[in-house]
Amino acid sequence: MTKLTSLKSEKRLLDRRAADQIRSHILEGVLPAGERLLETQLSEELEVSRGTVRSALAQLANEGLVQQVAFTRWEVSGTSTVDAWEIYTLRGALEGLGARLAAANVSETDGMRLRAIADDLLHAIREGRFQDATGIDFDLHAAIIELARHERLAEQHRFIVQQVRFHMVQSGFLPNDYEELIAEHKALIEAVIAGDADRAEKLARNHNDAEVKLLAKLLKQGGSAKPIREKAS
Amino acid sequence: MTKLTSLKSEKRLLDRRAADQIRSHILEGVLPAGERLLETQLSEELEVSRGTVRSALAQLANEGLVQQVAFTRWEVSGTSTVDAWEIYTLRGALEGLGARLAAANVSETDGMRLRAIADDLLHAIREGRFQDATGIDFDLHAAIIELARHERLAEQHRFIVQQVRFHMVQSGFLPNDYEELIAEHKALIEAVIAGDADRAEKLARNHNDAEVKLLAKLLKQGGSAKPIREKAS
DNA sequence: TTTTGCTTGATTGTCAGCAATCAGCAAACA
DNA sequence: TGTTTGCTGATTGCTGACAATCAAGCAAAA
Repeated sequence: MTKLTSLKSEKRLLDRRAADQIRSHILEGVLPAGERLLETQLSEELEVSRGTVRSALAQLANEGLVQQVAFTRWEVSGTSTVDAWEIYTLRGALEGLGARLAAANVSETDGMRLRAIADDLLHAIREGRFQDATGIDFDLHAAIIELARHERLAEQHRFIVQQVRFHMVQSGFLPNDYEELIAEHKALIEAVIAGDADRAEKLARNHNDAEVKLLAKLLKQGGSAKPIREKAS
Repeated sequence: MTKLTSLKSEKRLLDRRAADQIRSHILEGVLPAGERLLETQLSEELEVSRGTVRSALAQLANEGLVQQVAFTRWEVSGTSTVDAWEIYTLRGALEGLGARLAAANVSETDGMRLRAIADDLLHAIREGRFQDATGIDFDLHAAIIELARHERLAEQHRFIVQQVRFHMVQSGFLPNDYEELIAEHKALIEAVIAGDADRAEKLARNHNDAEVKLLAKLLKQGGSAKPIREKAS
């Protein structure tokens, strides 16, 4: 008899699965910013009741992907330049902490794992598979965070990375210097492996600085805080 | 005519208000860790339907105050030493970022406001009103975060501070050296007012270090990860 | 022409009831 | 006597229907 696996993962609550579906539609850009979401329509498409859809939307609102105008409407959130600046600065702080803790915990096998992922990333870029590269990039950062053995940090990180993806989809934001990206990753994981907490933290934080500075500059000159859609106050 | 204020704040949705009530009961220690929460009982006490209670509990679960065992029960979460370590390390990272940004934004009047709050704190401690002092302490940190003009950071900070309160209620955790507390605050706000971002960040992060070190030590020797209540995996 | 008040259709907020699931206990069995 | 199996009461998950609210359009008044 083959080993049995828990059914619990299958038996995810209906509202969670509804949220999963809507979330992936949003993150794939099928539902653009500002798109109105009707509870009845979603409930018909997903073949669940409105209450269940409602619960799903509430979750997505917590994740910042959707916003609610009470008694009136749900809509897909828009990410402005200000939002992007917030997302990247927060990411820097979280990954800084993560890298610091990871450097304190790292083992031999962990180090090999990190190098392997970095290698994957290198190949993806060299072969021009930039879509894959983006995913592997996120994986690498997630792997470092995992080493921190910090559940809350990991959760916040998943959350903020999701917002990064969200922003990238909406704005078409992409890295513009892949060689530098590779070099930065290399330096970061070597610092982690070497157990140099201070350096690892610093590198992790600097890793977002290019984007942050660009965004800060845009904010100063442009001033158009919410180009995509006005946020309800 | 006096300035009119939006009625929207009054017209909070029922589930939010239900969450508010349950939340304050938890944060005041009326509902201790591990306490079972029955949907029907809560719905009777709050005089709302079970669905509304359910929505409220889902919110509190997102905030980490409550946890759900699917198909079985809701219960008040317990905070272990590991949890406390996570909370304080995260707080350090967030307040570090906040202090750094605040130092870059601070104005004359902001500085006066900070000094006024610090003064309140000093008086509360000198007069032995330690309950008040704790509240003012939180206010001071929140005021610094507010200067960062960073909506997401502010939200995460509210969230983590709430967890700090939660842990303090459950464990009876209290500052043990109020003089040092005052000195640290003084140094921090002066660094912010001086616009010294590096120093402000460093001081904000060090501010939690005493607790973090104590907790790390407890973890190493004790090893009892979850003294209050086992977390569902 | 602009403002005000009303009506209406659509949408969200809330409720009460049915279905699915679980923990605990008692009977049956070895 | 210890273990398994089936039942039962209790509790959560989900649904459909009703109530509250809103925006939009139109007509009457200013």
